Amino acid sequence: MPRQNPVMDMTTLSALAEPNRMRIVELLRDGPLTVGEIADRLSLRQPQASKHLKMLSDNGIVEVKAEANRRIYKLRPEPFHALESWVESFRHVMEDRFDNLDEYLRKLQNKDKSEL
Amino acid sequence: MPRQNPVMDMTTLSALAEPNRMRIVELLRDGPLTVGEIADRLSLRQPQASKHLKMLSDNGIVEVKAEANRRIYKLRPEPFHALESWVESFRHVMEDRFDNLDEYLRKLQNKDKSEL
DNA sequence: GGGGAATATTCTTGTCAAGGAATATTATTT
DNA sequence: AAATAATATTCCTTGACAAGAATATTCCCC
Repeated sequence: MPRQNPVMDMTTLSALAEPNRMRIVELLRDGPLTVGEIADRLSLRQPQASKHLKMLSDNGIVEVKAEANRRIYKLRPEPFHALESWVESFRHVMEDRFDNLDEYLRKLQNKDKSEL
Repeated sequence: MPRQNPVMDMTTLSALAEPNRMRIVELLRDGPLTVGEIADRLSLRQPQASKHLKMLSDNGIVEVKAEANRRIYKLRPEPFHALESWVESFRHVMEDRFDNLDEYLRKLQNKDKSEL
């Protein structure tokens, strides 16, 4: 039974594809932090930090724990697992062997399209 | 000598964070294809396919080989390597052990900020 | 319970990028 | 060298979204 190739969740990627959110994620890699800490260390205004964190949270990239006045944000493992298996499905690309599949497909394309 | 954590290239991610481009990349996972083939299989109009491919090409995700009239696009290994090591740097997150770093940092944050 | 700290939300504005349509370019075939 | 096929480019419009500024909310402490 052939395992079908993983399809990457778009929301995860678009959440990461914003410079400040990426910085937040890379900052949280070293451990959980409060909103204030994050804003401070990245020189963000508090509202923008909150907004980015909300988006990261909505997309399951981070989770919050309320601690009195503060909210402590930390990374969730799932999206990274997903990303890992997605990248893994490109192993053959990384190892640069399309074998002769390349040539093979090229020939195929030169044939009459009518049978596709 | 501590290896610093990898920083993900933003251009790679934003190139991937667009649904149709992601579909193209996942299609090319199975091997190189011409523009026409890509447009056909994904039900894209040819100009949009070309435009997305140009962006993927500008960001080093694909490379082109001219073959007479056709252009054959295929994935480049580098961005996937980069993505792989980036994800790898979140190993500890994936394995869900922030150990007691969590608690530790929490206490740290409750201290006076003046010394930070 | 009032003041202040930490965080969230709302509204507005400007920018950027994707799609559509049309057209330009390059190569091929007769 | 025309006609056609494959691909690239340009222009325009529209929608999404990030930043800024202001304000709302929640919680703690005296």
